[in-house]
This record gives sequence, structure tokens and C-alpha cells, in this order.
Amino acid sequence: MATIRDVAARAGVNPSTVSRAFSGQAKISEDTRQRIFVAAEALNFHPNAIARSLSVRRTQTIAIVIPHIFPGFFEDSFFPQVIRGLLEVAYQRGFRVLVGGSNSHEDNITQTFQILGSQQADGIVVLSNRLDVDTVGALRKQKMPFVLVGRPPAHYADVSWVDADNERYTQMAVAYLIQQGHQRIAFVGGDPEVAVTRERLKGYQAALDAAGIRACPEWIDYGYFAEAGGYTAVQRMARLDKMAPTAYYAANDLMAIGVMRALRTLQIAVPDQVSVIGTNNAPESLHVVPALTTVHVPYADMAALAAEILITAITNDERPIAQRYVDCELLIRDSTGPYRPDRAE
Amino acid sequence: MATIRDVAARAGVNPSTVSRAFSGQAKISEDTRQRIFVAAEALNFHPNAIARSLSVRRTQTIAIVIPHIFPGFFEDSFFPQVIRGLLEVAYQRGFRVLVGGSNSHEDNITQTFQILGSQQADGIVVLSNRLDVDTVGALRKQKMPFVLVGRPPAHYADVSWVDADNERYTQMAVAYLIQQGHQRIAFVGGDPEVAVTRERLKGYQAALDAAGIRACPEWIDYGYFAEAGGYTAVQRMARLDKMAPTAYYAANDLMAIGVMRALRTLQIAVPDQVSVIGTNNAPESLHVVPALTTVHVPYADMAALAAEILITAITNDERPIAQRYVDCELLIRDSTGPYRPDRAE
DNA sequence: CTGAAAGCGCTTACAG
DNA sequence: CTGAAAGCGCTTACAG
Repeated sequence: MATIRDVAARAGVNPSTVSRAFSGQAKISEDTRQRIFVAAEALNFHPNAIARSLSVRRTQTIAIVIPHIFPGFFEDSFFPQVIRGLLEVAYQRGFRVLVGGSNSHEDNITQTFQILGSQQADGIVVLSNRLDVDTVGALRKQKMPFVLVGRPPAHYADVSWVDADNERYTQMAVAYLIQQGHQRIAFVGGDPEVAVTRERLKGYQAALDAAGIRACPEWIDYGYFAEAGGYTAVQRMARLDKMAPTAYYAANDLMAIGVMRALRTLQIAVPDQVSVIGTNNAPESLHVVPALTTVHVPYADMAALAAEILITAITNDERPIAQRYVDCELLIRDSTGPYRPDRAE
Repeated sequence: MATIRDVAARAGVNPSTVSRAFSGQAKISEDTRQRIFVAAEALNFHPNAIARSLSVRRTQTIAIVIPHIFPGFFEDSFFPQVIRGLLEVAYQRGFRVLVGGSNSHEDNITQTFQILGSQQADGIVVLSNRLDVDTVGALRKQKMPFVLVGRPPAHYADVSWVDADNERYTQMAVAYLIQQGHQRIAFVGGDPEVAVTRERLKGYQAALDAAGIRACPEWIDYGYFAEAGGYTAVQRMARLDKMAPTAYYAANDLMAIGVMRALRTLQIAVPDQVSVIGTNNAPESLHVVPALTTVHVPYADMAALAAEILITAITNDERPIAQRYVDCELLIRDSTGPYRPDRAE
């Protein structure tokens, strides 16, 4: 590989001049610029990004750590949409995205700090939001920039995040079911150790409270974001007889689809007998029959915004501090309908 | 950030000794090793990966370029599975994955060469396999290691790839339909400018030929891997009356799902009146009703194998040359059944 | 086992 | 506008 010295030698200039010619910033006489580019072309020279990074102490790279150990992670629409948002903004701002795997929730921290400590990236977008792993507490003690997708469990005023108002939109979805006449409404959450699950549960409870409905503990279950989790939740709850839910709120579409599959098995018609609402507006929510009513959560936009905040902070040499909510939307499709006492059993 | 010099100063040794202590390779007296680690700990020292990369001329990073501009790319199961395979192997071998976006099919080449030219990665896994863009021809002219997921359009004996035998498995899928008594079988391909589409079309034709069926040009359509593409293909073909297909082969599950949606609209029962086979075994193929018969293509495994070949070559300082097929499997589920002349109309 | 030196390929403050 | 020098933070061949 040709280096800047080779080009300099061939063009009869100092290496620093070659550097300036390629930087595009410095003023160079048109004549020497020409000579340099001709020489570079002839030698098939490409500036070495690593050398530049070392010199300027900036990599033009943002990182993300993905728990590759959970196959389910790659079947949910969350992950690809996050990558898409990141990539879009990074591309446009001239950054690359460095992805590290992780072995477990704890390893997520280890890997995050490894990337940051070894300075392989200028900053990081952090996804992990488990209540039992205080990533954020650890991160804010160091100086590398980071932005969370999802709020931190504890409220740190000095930490930057982008999030959907999960509580509010879950409340809205459940309120819609109530408005359709439903009273016995199930909540099928994801991983109970994840912050978003708690937030959604709060929203669910708020909706019931506002309507004066007393929540029954049997209506609450956790499906860990998996289709099978939605399925088993129904198996459990359908046994409640007179207290069996007539509507299900599920914290992602995969679980909602599992709910629908279980109801089909039990010969319970959706939405005639039971209504189902999912979350995320995953592609498959549109492809199932009946098409799933769901809360659109713009994960690509969230990630894009996080990347934007992060890169801007990096570029301006400051800490990211912005905290932003994105808007969601309840998409009413065919899996929800009015409560029909006549058809309920 | 503390550097190796700071640690050396505090431990009272030469920087090179610190380097050796952290390399893990060189022999160091237990005593000085201790002193060094204590000093490193006190200073919160982490070796700078960029500096190391520059020095050893290796980044411990493999790259991949993703056309972030196509939203559909992120709705297909292909992309997340590829990332999963890459991440798994990279993690295990101590590599990271660098992801670059791209703006168009042509830009894919530009970005690939930019990453390689600037030496941001030690090698690259290449996805783009368009017939009109000779990425491979350009790549083999340079010396950076690369492995293709999917064979190159032209046969380059010196290029490394991992692929499914698309022709063979499509033939197998179509042969299965024929064996079920179907004669009028549609082919809904992806993007006709992509190599895999041609391969599948060949397999389709081979199956018909083997059974002595004359393929009818109207049975062939391209849905560009989108659900809507499958839908419109049916709209077009259902008008063929007596020549309308009684079975559809679709080159991905999204299109197969579109096919099923169109048939539902036309009140044509699957599989009683018409059979449908998809491809890829995407998560949603299991969630639709009836569950989709499909060809499982192990994209995560393919990507993992590609990463394995690439990283091994990098580590051994040689060109990757392996060419490997992975096994697919026809998963017979509920969307296919015997041809029933009595129910066909 | 450890030190001193040179080098990886850039950038940039300092002179002129 | 251009050059010469020092430096970014590591690694490693060479001595001892």
C-alpha cells in the first residue's frame, strides 16, 4: 500500500503537503494539488484511516453492542430498525458503525467498556436497559459520549436518551380497548427485568385506574417478547372462566401473534369474541389475519435521532445531553372490536 | 486517558515492558507484571486499539456494507440473520464488525473499496450480488481479503464464497409441487437483476422440464422480494382462467405471504384450491395461517461460515479461497397440498 | 527478562 | 503556500 511519503516523493513535495491536499481544508496551489493527485492516482494511494484516527484522536465511528447470544433478538423488528436508523445518519454524517457482540446482559457492559476504553469508537449508542445491570451508572462515570435508546431506569438528568413514552402509549392502547367496552383486559409484557416492561405495565394500570376497573393479578403475564410467550399467556388466562380476558394488550407484535394463535386453537374468534393489540408495528403485524391493531413505535427514527445527537456531540466536542421523546401512533386494524357480551363465551 | 508511558513511569519500567505485559505473549517476571498491573489499575489504563492497529497493521475488524437506502432490506429476515452469524463468529474470534451504509447498488462498491482502501478493516464479507455491478471483478484485483455470501455471477475460481445451492433447492420445492399433482405452477422471483433470482428460475425450469411440463411465460413474475410483489403477481396470473396456476413458488416468504393475501382476497382457499411455497423460513412463515411451506435457507450459518473463512484467512495471512455450499431443507407445513381438479375452480 | 530505538502512516503547530 | 519536525500510542527487532 502506498503511503503519503510515496506520493510526496513522486510529486516532489513534503508529506505534509500531501496530507493537506487530501484534507481538502488547507489552501494549496492548484498546481501542486494537481501534481499530488496525479501521483496519488498512479500509486493507487488511499489515506490510511487508522493512522489518521491515531493522529487526530477521532475514529469517525460510533459503536453499538448487540447481545448476539439471543436468537430472538434477531427475529424482532426492533434490531433491524435500530441498525437502519443508525446507518442512515452515520452514512450521511460520514461515520461508520462498529458492532460488537455480547454474550449475556452483563457482558453487554463489559463489551461496551471495552470498545470505549480501547477507543475503537468516538461514542456509543446503548440499548441495554435492564434494571438489574446498571450500565448507565457506570457509563456516566467516564467521559466517552453515549446516548441511550430508551430511558435509563433511574433518572439521571445528565444522561442523553431517546425514547418513546411507553407508559403513555400503552395507556392509550388499553384505554382504546376500554372504550370499546372491554373490562377484562390482559397485559402480556416482555422481560420483566427490562425498564420498558415496567413502563408499559404502569400505562396499563393507569388506563384501568382511570376507568375504575380493578386489575386482576391473573391478567398479567410476561412473554419475554417471544411468540410462544403470548401463546402460553392465553393458555393460562383462558382458564379463568368468567374472569377470562376479553382483550389482550401485548408488548410486542410477536407476542400478540402468539396470543392470536392460541385463541385460534381455542376456537375463539378475533375480534368477534376477543380483541388483541400488539406493539411496534412489525412488518408481520400487517400480514397476519386479522391484521393486528398495534402501537407503531418508530425505532428507526429513535435510533437515527440517537445517532444524530451522538455525532453532533462528538463533532462539537461536548457531552451529549439531549433527552427526546418520539411520537408513537395507535394503528387500528382488524384485531380489535367492541366487546360483545352475547358472543363472549 | 492514560497511556503505556504513564503506566511505565508509575511502575518504573520501560514502555515496551508494559506492552509485553499486556500482550500476554512475552515472558515477564511475575514481579514486574504485578507492578505493571497495579499501576495500570491505578491509572485506569486501557490499551488504545487504534494505536495497536497502526503498529501491527491489523484492525481485528471485519466489515460489511449494507444498502441502508432500501427499507425493505430491513424487513426481510435475511439481513438480521446475516448480522447474527457474523457477530457470533467475530465475537468468538475476538473480532469486531464494522458496518458501512450504502446509497445504491453502485455505491455498494464505492463503500466497499473505501473501507478496504482506508484499511478500516482487515477484510470484508460481500453481499451484493447484482449482475449489473461487477463488484467481484473489481475486488479480486486488489489484495484485501473478502468472502462472498452468494456465489459470484461469473465463475471466478479464485474467489471465496458461501452459498446455498439455490437452483437445486428451488428445483426440489417445485418438484414437490409436481409430485402433489400440480402442473400449472407459478414462479414469483425476486429482483431479476440479482444472481439468486436467475438460479432459482433455472431450478424451477429444471423441475418442469424433468416432469415434461411446458412452462408458460405468464407463470413467471418478479416481486422484488416485497409482499406487494407477491400480491400483484397473483392478481395478474389469476386472470389466466384455465391456465391459472394451481401452485405458486415464491423466492422469499414475504412474497409468498403476499401471494396468500391475494388468494384470500379472491376467495381461493390455500391449500385446498391452490398451494403456496415460500423461501427462507422467515419467522413470519410460521405465524401466518396456514403456516407456510418453505425452503429453510440458513443465512445465519452462511454468514457465520463466511466470517470463519475470512477471519481464518486474515489470521493466517493468506487469501480466502474456500467455496462452500450449505444445506437447505424443504419444510412442509400447511400451505401445500395435493392438486384437486374438483376444487380447482 | 528488560531497555532503548525505530517505526506504523498520518496531522498540525511552527517557521518562513 | 510549503517544509521540517514532533507527536498520536502502540509494537517489536535488536542488544544485553
